[in-house]
Amino acid sequence: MATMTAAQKREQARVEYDAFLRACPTNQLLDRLSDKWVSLVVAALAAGPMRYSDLGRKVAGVSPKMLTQTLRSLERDGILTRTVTPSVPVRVDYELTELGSSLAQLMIAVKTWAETNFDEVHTARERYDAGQENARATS
Amino acid sequence: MATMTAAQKREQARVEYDAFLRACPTNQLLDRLSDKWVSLVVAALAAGPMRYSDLGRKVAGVSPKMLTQTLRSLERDGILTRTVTPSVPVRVDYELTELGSSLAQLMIAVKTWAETNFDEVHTARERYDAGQENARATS
DNA sequence: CTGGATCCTCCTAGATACTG
DNA sequence: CAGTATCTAGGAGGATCCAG
Repeated sequence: MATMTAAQKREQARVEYDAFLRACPTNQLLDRLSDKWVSLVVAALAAGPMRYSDLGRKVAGVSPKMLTQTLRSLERDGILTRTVTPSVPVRVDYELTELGSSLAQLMIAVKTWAETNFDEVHTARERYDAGQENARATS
Repeated sequence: MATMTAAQKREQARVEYDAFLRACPTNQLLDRLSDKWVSLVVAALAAGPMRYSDLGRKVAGVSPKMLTQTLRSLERDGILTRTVTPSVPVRVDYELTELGSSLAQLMIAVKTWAETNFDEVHTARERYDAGQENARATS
């Protein structure tokens, strides 16, 4: 039993930590917001309402599964609305809510930052990589 | 051979798609930016320079491995600088660059959005979950 | 103190196939 | 058209030990 103490302590700490994180609102949303597909979908919908398959094409690379999963979570969070039109081939439209639009502004800002500063980041990377090579050669 | 055609087509499409993504600057940065630890570290450093262990405590929940990994990638991208002071216990300080500071503004904006709109999101979630329950009961 | 290296374990994205 | 169900490989990330 004495040998279990350390492991037990760690396990308990982990559980408590998880509980702490779950209780932290910012962390909950930050996790959701830092999802790759979330930002892409929200950015895509910023241009206007879209159908499921339109999104699938516009987002490019997303599997049906991830697209559905992302859309469901965003709908749940009140970021977008899902409208089913029961025509002959079913038609489903997705549209940002007002809340979603405000979020889209942020996403676009991030996207713009990425586009604006890509050159600088790229240069920094090459400089860093060159430095690493030198360091390896010198050692 | 004819039976391979479909698989080959798919494989080729995948490779081309990968190449496309790699060539897309925005996507490259978006992946990096949507990393959980990146946003937390950048937000933490927005308050000012910090030592390695300070960051470990402030970020809370990050393992040494992930902290180092995150810091290296951010250093490589020119988001922050790493300064080693060769004293008796080594001391390493991390500080945002100008580029990093501009990014931090965005991160803080997102964080602020999350804090501001958490109630609304939370309400939307409960409404959605209640609707799901009803749907299940009715079916 | 600040990591590097290694192993190992989940988790989940994505491919595939099927349905209303 | 708009999903759902199932399976699996790969990688992210934690634990642990070691070094400068």
